[in-house]
Amino acid sequence: MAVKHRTSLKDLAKKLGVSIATVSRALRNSPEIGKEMQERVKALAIEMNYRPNPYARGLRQDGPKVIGVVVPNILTHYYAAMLDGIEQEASKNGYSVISANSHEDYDTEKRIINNFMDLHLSGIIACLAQNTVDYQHFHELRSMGIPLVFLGRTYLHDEFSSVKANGDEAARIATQHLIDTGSRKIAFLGGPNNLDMVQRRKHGYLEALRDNKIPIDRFLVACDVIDYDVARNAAIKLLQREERPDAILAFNDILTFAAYTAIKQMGLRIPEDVALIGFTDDPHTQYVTPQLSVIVDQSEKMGCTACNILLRHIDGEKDIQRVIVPQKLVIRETSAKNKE
Amino acid sequence: MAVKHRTSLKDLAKKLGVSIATVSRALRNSPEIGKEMQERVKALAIEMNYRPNPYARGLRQDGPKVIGVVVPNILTHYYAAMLDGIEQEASKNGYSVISANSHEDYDTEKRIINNFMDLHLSGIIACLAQNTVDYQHFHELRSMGIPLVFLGRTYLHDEFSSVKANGDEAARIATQHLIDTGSRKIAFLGGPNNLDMVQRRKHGYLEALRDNKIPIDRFLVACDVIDYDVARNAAIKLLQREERPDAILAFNDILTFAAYTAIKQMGLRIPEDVALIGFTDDPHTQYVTPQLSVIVDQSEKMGCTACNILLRHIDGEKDIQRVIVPQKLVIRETSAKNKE
DNA sequence: AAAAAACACGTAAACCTTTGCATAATTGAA
DNA sequence: TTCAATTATGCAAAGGTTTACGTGTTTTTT
Repeated sequence: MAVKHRTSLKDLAKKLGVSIATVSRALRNSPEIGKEMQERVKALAIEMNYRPNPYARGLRQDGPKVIGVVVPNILTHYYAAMLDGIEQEASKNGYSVISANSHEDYDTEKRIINNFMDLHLSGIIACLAQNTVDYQHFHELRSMGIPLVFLGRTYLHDEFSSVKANGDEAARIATQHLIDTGSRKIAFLGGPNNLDMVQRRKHGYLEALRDNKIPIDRFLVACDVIDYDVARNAAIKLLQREERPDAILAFNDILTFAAYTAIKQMGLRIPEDVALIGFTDDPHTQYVTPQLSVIVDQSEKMGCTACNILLRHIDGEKDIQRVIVPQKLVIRETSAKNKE
Repeated sequence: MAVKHRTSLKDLAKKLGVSIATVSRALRNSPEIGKEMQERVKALAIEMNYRPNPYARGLRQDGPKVIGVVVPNILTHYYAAMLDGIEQEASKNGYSVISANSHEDYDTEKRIINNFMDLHLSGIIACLAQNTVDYQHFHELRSMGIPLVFLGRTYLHDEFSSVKANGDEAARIATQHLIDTGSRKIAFLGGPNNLDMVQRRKHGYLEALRDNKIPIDRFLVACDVIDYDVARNAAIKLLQREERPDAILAFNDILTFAAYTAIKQMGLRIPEDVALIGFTDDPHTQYVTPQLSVIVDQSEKMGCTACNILLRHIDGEKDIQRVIVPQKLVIRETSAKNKE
């Protein structure tokens, strides 16, 4: 309440005894204004801490440059790094970032997108919540002419640009590596099937098994929700089976550490009893003993790239872009039973 | 460019053959408007996906409710959790959060605050960069009438509200615990001295030593910058000394894992050779073996609290508040040489 | 010295919404 | 039927900036 009056052009004009137009032009370095006048205006503007009212300006022309970002959580390194990448790229181009966390919840995500529309943001980068299966809110976005780029978890590939990882290939390579180093009964600790990423990684995993003529055991594909406790329990259940898996491929940061903890908790050795590879670029994977073998996403770079594409859309680019950012298998200590 | 025309009140009015005022009032449920007209207007508004222009509205009355947050990094759990807390509390009250990362750099921080001023945000929550020693930008904030709350790393206690942890007391207790369980040569792996938090924690550490009549060895106070590599090297150097410390107290997430890695890298046992306690609420501390003993901040709660105070300031509250959120010592496996 | 050009600044409209006041139409009361 | 009260809607100003256009003054050109 009681918003303090902020100094306006009118205030400056009155104090200087000139017109508002003159002040405006002087501040924008218009050549029509005399040099001496420019100096006087600018000096007073600094003295009175004048800042153009973004609302008034937004009315006439482009408003403040702000892009919105929705992520399903912010505590895992993957999203934090993406956000970091986005923010760096944005600020380099004079944009601010307004971020919101859907907490993996569709309704929240929808509310956030609606809020973004109300704010008339310049553009939006979205990483879907795991239970999002309806996309109406994104269509509305388009009808308002607000550009959108999907990041990581993507959808509606024909209508919006996207940046994601080549999940299937990396999963195939990781699984192959597990096989090459002595694992046979490899479990996949996944996430909800409606996520494009889950499907792709699972596909790569299955492909590698088939390539090696390893029969597929559907009980080895477990956990359909991204949640630490759920995943840990799923992993424990897997490891308690008669036919205990001798390796686990885990879908993301959260599931990787859940699996890691579960294995240790059961008193099993890594990788001798159970090998483990996770999809994650969390640096903590290096701090644990044994150090985790991982498939790393270049999440910060993905964020940069998504932001870049978005900025181009904001500038009028209509063509849809689909960028695949490569992942890399980093072999450390949890994957190889045999030294190759 | 080429910003698509968004539907305005005028568009709706023209289509309905009524005045703009009528449309405006109908949408705001003014009792002056006939029921039938209200229905028609609302129906069309939805059909044409009308969203009030926030800039136009912001001119007349309160603009969009947005608060800004600066943090020195976003990749450590501590800040991510704070941000999460802030965002939850803000959105609960109809505010959006615009976040920016100073990357522990004063100039960036200053630029961010300036940008926030340009955006005429409703309020700001700031967590200082480690090398910030000048506070001019915050004073300007006040001269514009934009409320500010310091979070975690605080300053200017007489002019702005703040939320932080009781660093000295927790440090004292942690140090005492190390002493009680058999450590004598306890090192403090700190951060830059200009940070209030560093001073307080160091003070608690020194106090505990004095209480126990343990002579203070100034070489045991090391590392004056918050950076993983720098800290790891500092820790290694400490551990290579003739008089090797038998315990380390680490200032935050980053330094804790740096110390942890350094100790392991030197082939020393934790806690038998070197005990370790860190200030951090990162859940990864539980996933490592041995599990880290830590002093946990309630960072999410701190974020909530800071946001709450800020909202009250935005609503006109003038009184300055200084909130201390308690920390807690969680004893796990890296601290006790002797079982107590 | 007169006409043309350059310069320095002012006027006013436009952007979109909200809202006090005015107006027109309808109803109820006398 | 007439006047007052009620209801439904329109008019226009305000909020801060930007900018096309206009005006008055000075300088340059011939």
